[in-house]
Amino acid sequence: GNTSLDMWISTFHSACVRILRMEMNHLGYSRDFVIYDAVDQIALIKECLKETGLSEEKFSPMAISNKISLMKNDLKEPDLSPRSNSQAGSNDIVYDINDYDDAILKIYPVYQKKLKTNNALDFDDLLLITVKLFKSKPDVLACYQDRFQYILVDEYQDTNYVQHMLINLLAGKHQNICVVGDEDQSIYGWRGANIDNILDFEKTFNNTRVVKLEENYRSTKNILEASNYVISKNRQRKGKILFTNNKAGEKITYYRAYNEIEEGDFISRTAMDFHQGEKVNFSSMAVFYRTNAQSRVIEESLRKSGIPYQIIGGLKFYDRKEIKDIIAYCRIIVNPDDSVGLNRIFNTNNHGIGKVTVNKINNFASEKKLTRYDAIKTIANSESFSGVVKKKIEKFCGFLDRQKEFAEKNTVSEVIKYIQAETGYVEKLMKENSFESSNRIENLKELITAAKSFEENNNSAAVSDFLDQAALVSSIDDFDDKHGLVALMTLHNSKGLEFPIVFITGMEKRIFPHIRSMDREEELEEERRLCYVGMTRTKNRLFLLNAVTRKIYGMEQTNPPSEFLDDIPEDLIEMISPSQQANSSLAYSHYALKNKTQIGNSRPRRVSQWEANPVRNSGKNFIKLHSRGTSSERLRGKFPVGTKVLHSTFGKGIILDKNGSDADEILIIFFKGAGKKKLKSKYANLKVL
DNA sequence: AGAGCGAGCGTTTTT
DNA sequence: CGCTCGCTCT
Repeated sequence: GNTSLDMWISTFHSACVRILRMEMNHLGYSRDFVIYDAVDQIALIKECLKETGLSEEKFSPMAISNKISLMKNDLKEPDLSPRSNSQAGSNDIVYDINDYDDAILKIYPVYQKKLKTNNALDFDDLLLITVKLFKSKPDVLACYQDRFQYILVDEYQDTNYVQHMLINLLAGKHQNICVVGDEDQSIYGWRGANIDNILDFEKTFNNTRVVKLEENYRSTKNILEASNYVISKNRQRKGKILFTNNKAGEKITYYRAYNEIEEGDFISRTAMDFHQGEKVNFSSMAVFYRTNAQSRVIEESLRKSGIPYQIIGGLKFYDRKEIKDIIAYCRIIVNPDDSVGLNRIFNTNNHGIGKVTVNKINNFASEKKLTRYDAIKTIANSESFSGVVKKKIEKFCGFLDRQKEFAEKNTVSEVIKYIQAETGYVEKLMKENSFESSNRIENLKELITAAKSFEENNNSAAVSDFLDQAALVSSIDDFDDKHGLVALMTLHNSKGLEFPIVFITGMEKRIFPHIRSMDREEELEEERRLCYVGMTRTKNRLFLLNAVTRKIYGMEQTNPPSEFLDDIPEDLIEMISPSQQANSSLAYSHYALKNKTQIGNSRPRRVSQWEANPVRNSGKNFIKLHSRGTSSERLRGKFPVGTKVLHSTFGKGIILDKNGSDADEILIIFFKGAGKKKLKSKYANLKVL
């Protein structure tokens, strides 16, 4: 037969979903489970906190979620046994309400129980439960061991304990296993990846053979040598030195900008030079940054210069509000017990079911120990509820039933179309008639397109299959190197890719290495590996950038250059700085600032909330309003479609009609109620929507 | 039920 | 800085 078609090529997570969809019934679970993403997990943990009486203020749901995740990655299941330090003579577990570990012990079992009630698995469960399945059902395991007689794992240095276990189990019988990895590229320690998996591989399996791949075919000698110097500072490594037969190439360029805006402008300028001068395609260039928050300024600069770009990662398509709202309906079709999804539907407020009613439903559900779905079903058929509420819920139930019925006879894309029409979601957005809402409508159309192409490419039209891929889609899956776009991404996302020209931004202490990794040696080493990964993505030209000052969360920071720069020998790197270009001043030289110790923050003067600043800009008369809490959310729906968005240096700018105003054009950043009044009195004939 | 407003905080990185 | 949550007023 044709063996290549039977091969599975996928991430750990997708493979596990595929297995669980087939075998889940062996574990007393339903096969119709839904997958909870990070947002759903947080929502569920908030419920758990409420239920266990722990306060959200003391225990951040995010931190709880991370800790539970790490435990699951270590195959640690919720422990219900009393703690050893509990009071003698008492059977109650004594919890210290200030202690995170105690909080986890309390919440983890509740969380896990809720997942089960909701018939939902979180990302970590996908792996954990597959391992549990294999451990408890030897016959099922045997079946898969024979199914996969040869196993290859890439990026093995990034596997965690569960994944390691999974591989051990699967390869246990035939022992045909090949793993590829590089301990110097281990960058996922924070999510439980364990370098020992690869370092101990020879001990784990018998008759292993190690093949060292030490020749690099990608980078120039200079770049490779500089990278070797950086990584050689790490103590936790076996130590290897890559070589290349490529030419020496250009030196690495180090540019120290005045601030983050100027840093972005240097990228635009240089990218444009390459494009126009050497006819380099934009898709040959990539910009890496440590944190997603850094991308905005770079985007703005590229947009200003008319350079096309794409962001890899960041806010994913399926994480957008409008998409998640529609997906929630799909989830309920597949699995009505998904209370997080149901709550989401209630919160979109399309059914006249608001907070009060939701509370009633939730109380009723927990009282009678029913799932949310069963609760509303019961209420719809019960006499003990008042007319209005009951009618609303009846209507809502009928609505869900109709969808379910429709889904039985139609494809996913049809189902999604149906949901969009039936909920009136799109119509509601059309009524808003704003820039934001038309954007959302576009996204909803795109969702239908995505579903259609899923049907074509995957030979499946099942709603649940579409949901799986939506939950597990990787951020680099949409990477496209064909359309001449500069690629922007975090350093983490850059792994496994390569580009002729690379810009690494924010090479400053507290940014990269990140402030939260600076005082722990182990974490600092991971940052250095991240730097190594970024540098070695480069084929020909590497640009390392940083800024003397940078605005983070509205606060001006002054950071010294990253220590990783110090690790690069001077003859491999060439520094230029704006001042040097302009007048050869060394004021901003890396070497002059290297030992500067002052790295304090300075809070910017808070501009009065109502202060209107008329400014001159390109000869036109603008009015700029500064405000706290700027939010596109609040602008949404206030401005008619067609209103031109002039520029976005400050977020979303909207130009209003010129009529009735002294100003040629008006740029409104944001205003609040009182500010609006003041503004109106100050500029009497200003047209404010 | 729903809009409006103020308070508060951050994701460091992702399947 | 910009986003989100929750409280309050209509």
